[in-house]
Amino acid sequence: MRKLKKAAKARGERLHHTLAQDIGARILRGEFAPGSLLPNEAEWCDVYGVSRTAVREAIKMLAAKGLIVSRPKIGSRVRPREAWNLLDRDVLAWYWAASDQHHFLSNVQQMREMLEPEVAALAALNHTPPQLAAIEAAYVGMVDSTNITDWNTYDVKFHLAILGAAGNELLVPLGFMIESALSNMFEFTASHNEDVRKALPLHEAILIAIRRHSPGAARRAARVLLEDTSGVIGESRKSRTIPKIKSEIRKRPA
Amino acid sequence: MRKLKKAAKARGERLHHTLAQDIGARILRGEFAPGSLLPNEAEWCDVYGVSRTAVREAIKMLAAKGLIVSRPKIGSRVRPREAWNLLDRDVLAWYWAASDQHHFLSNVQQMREMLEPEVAALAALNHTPPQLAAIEAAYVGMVDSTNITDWNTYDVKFHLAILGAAGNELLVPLGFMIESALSNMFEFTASHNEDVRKALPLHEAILIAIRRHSPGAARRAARVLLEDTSGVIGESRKSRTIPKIKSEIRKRPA
DNA sequence: ATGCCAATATTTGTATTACAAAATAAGACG
DNA sequence: CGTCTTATTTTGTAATACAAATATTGGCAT
Repeated sequence: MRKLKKAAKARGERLHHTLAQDIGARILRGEFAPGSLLPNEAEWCDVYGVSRTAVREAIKMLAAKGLIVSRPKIGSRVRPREAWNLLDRDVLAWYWAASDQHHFLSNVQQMREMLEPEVAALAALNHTPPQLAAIEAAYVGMVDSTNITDWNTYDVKFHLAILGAAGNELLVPLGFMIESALSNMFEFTASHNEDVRKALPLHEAILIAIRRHSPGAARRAARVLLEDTSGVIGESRKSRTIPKIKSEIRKRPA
Repeated sequence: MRKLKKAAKARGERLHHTLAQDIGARILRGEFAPGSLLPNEAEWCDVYGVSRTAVREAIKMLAAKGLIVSRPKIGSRVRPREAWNLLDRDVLAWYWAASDQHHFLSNVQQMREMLEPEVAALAALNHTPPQLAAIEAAYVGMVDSTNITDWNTYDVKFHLAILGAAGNELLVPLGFMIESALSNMFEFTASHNEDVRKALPLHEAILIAIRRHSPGAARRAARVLLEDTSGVIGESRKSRTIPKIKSEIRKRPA
């Protein structure tokens, strides 16, 4: 495992960061079960061939993400899964790498179905001019994109811009989840460029509704778009399906 | 500031943890604006009278939560607010302490309105026997509670149990938000014990719907309950529109 | 003056050593 | 058998030294 030092250098990463990445991924992979003890610091030093300083800083980062807790004479113990900060950028990446990807995408899609229609509605109500401009810029980027990679980039920007325009800061961290889902979903749909562009008017509908301050229309448009991408997930694999959420139209005084 | 060491000892906390708490809270308080540079490690050592080891480990924790990023020769820079992991337990607590509390509760309530009805519906579909038992136990706790503090404890348990029964691990981290909101809302409602118990049948309705595997009924019951608690928050204003976030950054005299 | 390049200085990153503090485990003693 | 004391193990904190990264400075050539 001594090549970890070289790996860090090659990627331009710091050593403690690389260590945290590796140990964190191993925890998410189930290599160290919740409740169990990790090797002590000395052992990590030995295994990776690094100083205790680097190990300790890595451990502190994992503790900050809720994965482990350290106590003198005991060691570092893996915390129960409920304590894990799954919406943390890194933890989410490790989770994605370790879990059944179809299942992961289903879960993300479920959350998107809860959040995005209401987020779009809020954006329609609360957006400021610069925020609207950001959404429009992202949309233009999607229109102008020639390859699917560009399209995906602007697709993510589009959704994040709407999230920002909703005016609820607590929503923003969920953007990492959406970002991750969209960029990963890209692999499932990599083949058909045509089918993807078909979704363009669906995005436009959201944009128009937001621009017109029409929360109801924005909510409906967001639902339609989700309906579309939900199909992409569904057809990708066998029907070990998680039951889908029925979308009852919800009344809300505008 | 040297008494920080004693403060840590008094609370049984570790020094690096206490440091992270203090610096993190100061960042959320706006004492160090996004994009600005923090004092370098040597200065922290001087200010708090601690070793560089402790300072660095604290900084690594804050970096892990997305608050700052460190680079050689530059120092540690506060990241833009979008990068902050607001749903992290600690960050959320600092945010709560620093922000307008009424505004904070409004944002949380907004998210609860997006999530909880669908979560209840999912729980109705997916719950396992032990998960249902947990929900029922929490409900019984609410029934049996004599004082409002106990009631609040079981109220939190009730909602977290439903969250767990929904079968979507990504939802679990949001439990901290709900937990925080409910226990803080307790202060707003501390006076009327009677009014609180009035919400008991509303909780029961959710429980029954879940037990009967009726997602639609569960969703509706959850909405009714939210409607009720929403009134508690909005006591001081009539408008149902949610105000936008004002990012007023309070500077502190050096 | 302008632009490129090398030397420099500053800050974080890593290593090493030493000791303190916490908390379990073991052992002495009533 | 239980209780107190003592060991022992592991993390926590400190101090020091040096490596690595990189913005800044100054020099040089154009």
